[in-house]
Amino acid sequence: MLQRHTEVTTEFRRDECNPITRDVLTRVGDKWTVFTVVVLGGGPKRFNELKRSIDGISQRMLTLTLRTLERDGIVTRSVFPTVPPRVDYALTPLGMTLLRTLKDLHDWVSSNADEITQARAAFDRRSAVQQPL
Amino acid sequence: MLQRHTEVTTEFRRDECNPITRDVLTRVGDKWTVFTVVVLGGGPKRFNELKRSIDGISQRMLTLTLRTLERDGIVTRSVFPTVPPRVDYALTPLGMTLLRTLKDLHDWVSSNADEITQARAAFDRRSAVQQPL
DNA sequence: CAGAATCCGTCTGGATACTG
DNA sequence: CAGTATCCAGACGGATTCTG
Repeated sequence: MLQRHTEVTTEFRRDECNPITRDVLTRVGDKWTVFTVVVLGGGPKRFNELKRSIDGISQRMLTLTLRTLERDGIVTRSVFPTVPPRVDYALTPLGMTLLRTLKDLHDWVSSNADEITQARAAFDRRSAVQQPL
Repeated sequence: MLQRHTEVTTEFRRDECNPITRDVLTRVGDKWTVFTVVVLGGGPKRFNELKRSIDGISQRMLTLTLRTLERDGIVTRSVFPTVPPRVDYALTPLGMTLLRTLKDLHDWVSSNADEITQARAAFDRRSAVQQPL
């Protein structure tokens, strides 16, 4: 039957979707951020190593993503004054804790991508019947 | 079976950041998606209930977010032909599994928003010293 | 190698007005 | 109540070129 457990249930607290939370969530949930952090979860990497590991990312986006992550205290940037220059990126302790969460998210997506693709096809089929041109 | 064993050494498998995964991740990690799914984790909600619960979301974005989630098989949309109309949104079983992950992400952000804010301030201070106009 | 800088089309998303 | 439709500024992000 209709279980109408009146909305006395845990009401979502408004102060948990404040501007700061929203902003951080926007960056942290970003697709390139997820890939970057997950890849860095395998250990420190150099710039071009990361670029090769993250399929489809442009140099510009990798730079911007890394810069933002560094600013947010999630990755460190270590420059070795050699020739040619070498720059290592690694997760901070804070980044390590984020890794766990993002790895879960990434795994969920990987595991359910097919089901979602099928759901989309089914939805589009239903819509197509409703609106024949 | 077409198992490509090239570059087995790489910890991160390339086919795990394929276009589909990337696409799903882009949507699922979206800030409004996270808030919407987390709020729906508290039970079915009506359109305006959701709108009131998600601070700062516009009607347009709520509509688009819900439509996408419905298409992806993550939420259901139940229309009650009453006057005035009533539409309930709820998580599907697939949505329930996503909820766990997104709740973690949301909680991580809530817990670490302050630390990140401070990291940003520190980073900006360091940068400011380097570039005095 | 690791980027910075620039150009520029695409997409995002808020505001507003209208509807069944 | 629960949307749809339209407008439009600004952010996103790829491609390309240049540098220490």
